[in-house]
Amino acid sequence: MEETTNAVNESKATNFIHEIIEDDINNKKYSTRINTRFPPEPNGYLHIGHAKSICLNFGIAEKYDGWCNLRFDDTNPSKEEVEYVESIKEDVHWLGFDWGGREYYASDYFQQLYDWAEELIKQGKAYVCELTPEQMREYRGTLTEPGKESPYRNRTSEENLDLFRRMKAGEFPDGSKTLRAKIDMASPNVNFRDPILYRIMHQEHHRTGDAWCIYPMYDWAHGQSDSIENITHSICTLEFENHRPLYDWFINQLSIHHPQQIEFARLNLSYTVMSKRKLLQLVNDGDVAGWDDPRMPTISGLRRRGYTPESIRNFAEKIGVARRDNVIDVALLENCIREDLNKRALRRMAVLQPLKVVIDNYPEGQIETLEAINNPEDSTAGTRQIEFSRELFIEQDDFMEIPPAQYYRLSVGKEVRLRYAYIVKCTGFEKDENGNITVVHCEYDPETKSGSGTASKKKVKGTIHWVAAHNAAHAEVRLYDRLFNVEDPAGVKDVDWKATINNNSLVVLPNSYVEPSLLTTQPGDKFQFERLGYFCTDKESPTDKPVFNRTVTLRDTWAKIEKKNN
RNA sequence: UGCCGGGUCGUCUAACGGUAGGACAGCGGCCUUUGGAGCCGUAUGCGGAGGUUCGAAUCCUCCCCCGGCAGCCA
Repeated sequence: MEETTNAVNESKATNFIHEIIEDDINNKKYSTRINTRFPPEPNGYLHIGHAKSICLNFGIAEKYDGWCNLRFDDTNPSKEEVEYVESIKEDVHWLGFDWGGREYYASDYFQQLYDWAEELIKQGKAYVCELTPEQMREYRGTLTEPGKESPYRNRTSEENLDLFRRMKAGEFPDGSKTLRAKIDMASPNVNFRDPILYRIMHQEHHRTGDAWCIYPMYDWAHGQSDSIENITHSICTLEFENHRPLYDWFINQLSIHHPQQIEFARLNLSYTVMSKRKLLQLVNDGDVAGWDDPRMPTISGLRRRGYTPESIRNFAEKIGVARRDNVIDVALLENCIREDLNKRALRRMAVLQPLKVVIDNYPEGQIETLEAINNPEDSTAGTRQIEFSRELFIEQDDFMEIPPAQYYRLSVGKEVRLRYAYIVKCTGFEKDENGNITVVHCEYDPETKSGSGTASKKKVKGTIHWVAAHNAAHAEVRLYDRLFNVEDPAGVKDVDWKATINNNSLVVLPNSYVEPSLLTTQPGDKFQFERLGYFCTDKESPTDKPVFNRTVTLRDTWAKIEKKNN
């Protein structure tokens, strides 16, 4: 590896890990560049918690002119699949990071790890054990009592070497033997109570095929993999803190490069679950439509929901990195995507739950073309033409037969502005036999056309959105809400976490209307539907009738007023 | 009750012995042809008790509370 000079960038450290690294750089602790790595196990899809780690590790490489490797910790073939490898690579790239071809696998190091295991055996520091799993548990002791030594602990190196080689050769059935480090069965750190290094698994591996029937345990593989890759700072979550002394012990026995492990607190998000086991269960049980269901906290789910990589990276920046347990309010995530989309998303009008409006004094058959602003936050986004006519659709919510105070929308006798068009006054409405309002009648004031200059003569408190009936496009809109009803589904006592699932987390509106310009939308396109929220075109949206996913609502002051009044 | 780690506004996060600050959430207001956006203002916090010091969130002692660890998972 070539010599490089690490330099502390102008930007100051923003968390305790940056501080450690800057100290190391200033003290010239390493002659090489700063090397980090993101080490997922390919046994599921990445989630927002991984995004925190990805941003941290790749962010450090960017900040300090270092490298961040992508390494798959694929030491357990019974749980790992190529599908997951592919999804992980896609998600890391989508977030905007690149591992520069340094795509590594723990399985690349199987031979080296095996050789090191033989070395440990020769040193008399590892032995082949034949305890059953049940016996193993008994012998391990408890958190407060020491364990006891395995009867197989004092075999000779020659015998251990022979047995271990025969394990590798496939002479023994699954689970019949293990290779264990010989350390200290009385250690207060249970990780030192002769940890298992290898187990027998006659299981095909997604990369090595049937080349191996013994597989290294994570603890035996992880630290040495970091060492092989010359990782300077091995950043992981808090639960591995107790393992660090063990990794150090292995590294010392083998006299190899010693990466510095630094632990941080994993991300928890309110109103969701984050463990891969639980996410897999939601997928397998059909509670969601898949790993990329827009309600999932997975990166692919957020992507399908309409989140941008920038918003997620900004989120990772805002939540910070520390060692105390934390639960981030999902409102912060939502704020990040609103902030991003407010600046970038084109505005369009969509009526989710249509109610017909007839403007009785507007000439039948007449069509006017109006100019609408694409994004008031971005003058370069320009304008578009929209058509106005006698019959239109408005939102059912924007008319009330008996309006409460502070309701600025339509009711009989009241006036509102139709966005980009005229001020209209409600003159009446029709109901069907079930009492449902079917049509609202209005009269418009021709003097109030938007942008006409005369518009300013009259002021109304409310402006509502609409879609002209003559050229409205049909659309399906999917309204997503939080997947769980409680802040910490996994933490509620005496209640199965699945019982806290929000049954209204998805509401499908199959009969919405949108501006005809939206007919040409492509999957992933993002819009603000005025007054409603941000939406994106679903990845499986058909071309004749688009499907839009609601990413997040707009901040809704009216909803707040309503809530307060109730 | 063994070992390791952690406690700063409601939620996150700063402070590195020298005025406890920022963000989100909340509340109040301004503005507005999106009840959006934006702008202004505002309340709320160092787990507790001692000690060291001119001065402590920061250093020391004791206590309290919370998290992790007993897979042939990672």
